[in-house]
Amino acid sequence: MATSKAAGAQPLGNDRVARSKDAVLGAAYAMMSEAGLSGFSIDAVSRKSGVAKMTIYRHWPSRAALLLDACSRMSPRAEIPDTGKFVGDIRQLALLLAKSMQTGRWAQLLPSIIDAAERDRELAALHARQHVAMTTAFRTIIERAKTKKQLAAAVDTTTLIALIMGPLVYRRWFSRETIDDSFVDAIVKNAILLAARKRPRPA
Amino acid sequence: MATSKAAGAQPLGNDRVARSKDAVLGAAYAMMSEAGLSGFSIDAVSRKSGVAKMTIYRHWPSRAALLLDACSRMSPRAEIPDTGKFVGDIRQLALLLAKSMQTGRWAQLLPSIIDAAERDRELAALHARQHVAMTTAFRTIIERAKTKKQLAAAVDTTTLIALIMGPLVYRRWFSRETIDDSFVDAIVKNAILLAARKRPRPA
DNA sequence: TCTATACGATACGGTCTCGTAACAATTTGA
DNA sequence: TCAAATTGTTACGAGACCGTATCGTATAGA
Repeated sequence: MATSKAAGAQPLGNDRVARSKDAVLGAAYAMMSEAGLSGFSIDAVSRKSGVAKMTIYRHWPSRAALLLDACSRMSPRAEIPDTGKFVGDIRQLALLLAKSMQTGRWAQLLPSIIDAAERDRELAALHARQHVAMTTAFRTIIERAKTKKQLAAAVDTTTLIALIMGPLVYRRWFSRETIDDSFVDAIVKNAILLAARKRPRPA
Repeated sequence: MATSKAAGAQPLGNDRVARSKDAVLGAAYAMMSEAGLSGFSIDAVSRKSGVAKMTIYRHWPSRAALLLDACSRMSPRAEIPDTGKFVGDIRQLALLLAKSMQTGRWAQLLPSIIDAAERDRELAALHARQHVAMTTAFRTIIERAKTKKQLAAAVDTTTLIALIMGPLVYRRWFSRETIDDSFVDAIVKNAILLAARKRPRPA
């Protein structure tokens, strides 16, 4: 007669485990965005979270495992606007993304991930997934506009995304200039021009 | 009659010093682009270069000093094309940059610098200098076209640079897609739209 | 209440790193 | 050839980190 707790194969003490895990993941994510991936260590996470190091190693087999797990908390996915007009949607999404880039914690962490992805396969895969999550809103808007015939089906989706994401990314992490609304307007208008033109006076 | 080497107030044994320094800087730069800034250590540079650790500390006061010095070797500055036409210049420069991004070693090192610049003031300053060197070719071409009246003086230079550099940067380090010539053509044409339009049929 | 489970505290061995030190060997310029 | 400068070798102390181990304690469920 198993006195089991009905459904769920959880061994026992599930709440405690969940609390510990949350504390660890929270501290780990905070550490990473502050000190970068290289400044991330189990010892420091243990100190900051108040969770004993042994407990951490009871839930994650290694530093790399916790690192990947905590990185997955980084969620730069935006809500998908729906203004009815294609240009309005793109513009609003770009504005949201621009603001998030300049205020969100993930924006401080992302360079570390990109750097590590240059040499680490697992982090490269993680970054690829995050990139998909990051651009899926754009992809949705663009595909929707194509079905609504607001946008020519021949327009290449990834190119259009690059035309909008690119300048934002560039300003945030490369030129380090502030991104104001007029800049966002400029790049959106421009990208739409490319998408909408038949042949804009070949002078 | 001093058989001295005329000019130069170098104390002595200058060649030896130069050789040691070169070996160290070379090994340091190689290490950084392979392992990233966090994988860079004096001990490893000493082993790889064959130069004793003590000698390294005789020429650089600390790890950070050598790191900065070696980083300064990163030279992503391109030659300035001069085809006579503005669009041709921009296109050629963008193609050069795109190729360099996908083959050069500096392209593997840059994410590390950007990541560190997010938290370190000195590296942020270094990155700013490198960014200037990286974009100065664009700036030159654009200003030249303005004086030649090939380009309206009202066009914002930094915005135009962002429109071209942005998508390249985005594809190299964020989406990690390969950059082919047609993509470069697309973004150049798109950026030129901004520069050339009076009012392109407001449909 | 009682027992299995999870947790905390502490410590350990091993590795790596920084920066310093002392001493011997080598190269350089005269 | 000879003295000064530079470099190589080896070692050290301090600190950080990883991953493991031990032991005592607190919690959850029956």
